[in-house]
Amino acid sequence: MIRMSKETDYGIILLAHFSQHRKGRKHSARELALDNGLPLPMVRKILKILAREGLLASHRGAKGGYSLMRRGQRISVAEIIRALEGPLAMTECVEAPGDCRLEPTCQMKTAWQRINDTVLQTLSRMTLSDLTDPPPETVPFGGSESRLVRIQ
Amino acid sequence: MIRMSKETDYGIILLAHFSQHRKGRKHSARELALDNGLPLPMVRKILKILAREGLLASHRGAKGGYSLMRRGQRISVAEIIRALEGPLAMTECVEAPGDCRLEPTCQMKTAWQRINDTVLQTLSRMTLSDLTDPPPETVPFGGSESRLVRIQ
DNA sequence: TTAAATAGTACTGGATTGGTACCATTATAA
DNA sequence: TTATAATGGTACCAATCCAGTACTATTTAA
Repeated sequence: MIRMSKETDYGIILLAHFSQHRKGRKHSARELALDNGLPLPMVRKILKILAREGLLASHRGAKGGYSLMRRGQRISVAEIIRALEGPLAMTECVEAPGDCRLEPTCQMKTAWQRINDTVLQTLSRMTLSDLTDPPPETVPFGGSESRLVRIQ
Repeated sequence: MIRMSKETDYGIILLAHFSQHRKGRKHSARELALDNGLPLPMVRKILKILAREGLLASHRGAKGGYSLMRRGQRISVAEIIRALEGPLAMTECVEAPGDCRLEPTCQMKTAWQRINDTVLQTLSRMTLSDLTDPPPETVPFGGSESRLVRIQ
C-alpha cells in the first residue's frame, strides 16, 4: 500500500522529538524509547542509522546520547526517508536504469522518472519543523490558503 | 524503499497498452502477456482485479478479453494504484485513525495526513494518457515550462 | 573501576509478495 | 451440440522482507 516502514515511521517521530528541544540537547536511546512509547531495541537500531547517515551526532559513554546535527528547519522529510530506506525509487528502472528486463519494450520509464521526481520534490519541501512546530493554518507546505507553488 | 509492487507496476503497463489502442478494442490476457513480456498468470490475476475494480470491462467466452471502461485521459494513476494496492496510506494512522497504539502521544498524525494528501494529489493529476501519449515537453503534470499549479 | 551509554552485527518468526495451479463458467463457432 | 477459447474464483507455495531481539565490544563520565 505504499506504506512507510516502521523504521522510517519511528525515525521521523524520534527526529521530531529532537527538533522540539534545544538544538544541542542530547537524548539517550532509553529516554527516547520511554518518552515516545517505542521499543528500545528498535530505537537503538534507528538512532545508529541516523548517526551513520549524518543526521544525528552520537556521544558515547556515560551521559552520552545523540543530538541533532542541524536545526529542524534544515532537515527535509525526503532526507530522513533516504537515510532510513535508501534513495526514493518507486520502480526498479528509476533506481537502477538498465537492470529491468522489461526496459526494451516498456514505455513507462520516463513517466516513472517524473512521478518519482514529483513525489521527491513534495517530500523535499517539507522540513522537520513543518511537521511539529505550527500545527494548523500556517502553511507548512501549501497550507489552507492554498498558495501557488512552482512544480517540476 | 517506497517501491511500487510488481502487480501495480505491471498493471500500469497493461493499462497503458490498452490506452494506446482504440478505446473499445478487446485484448486477451494471453495477447497482453506476450506483447508486454509479462508472465501470463500474473497478467491474468491483474486483469481480474482491474475488472473487479471497474477499470476494465471483461468479455467472457471465445474471442473474449478485456477493454477499457473509460478513455486514458479519464483514468488517473492514483486510481490505478488504489485499485491494485488499496487506498494510499503511508502510515497506519492515515488508513485507520485510532488503531495505532502511538496515537495518544504521537504528534505526527496531521503531518502524515498532509503528506499523504499531497502525494495523492500528485498522482491524481496524472492520467494514463499522460504516461504514454506525448512523451516530452508537453506538460503532463507540470512540464518543462514549469506552470503554476494550486496545491492543497 | 564501575556503570551508562553507543557501535556493530547477527539472528528469528511472521507477514508480504511474486508467481503458479486448478476448476468452474461463459460464449463463439464449427 | 460439442469443442475450444476465453474469464472468474480461489487456493497454494517459495522466497523475500520486515519488525523486533540479542549479544559483545568500545567508549567515557564519575
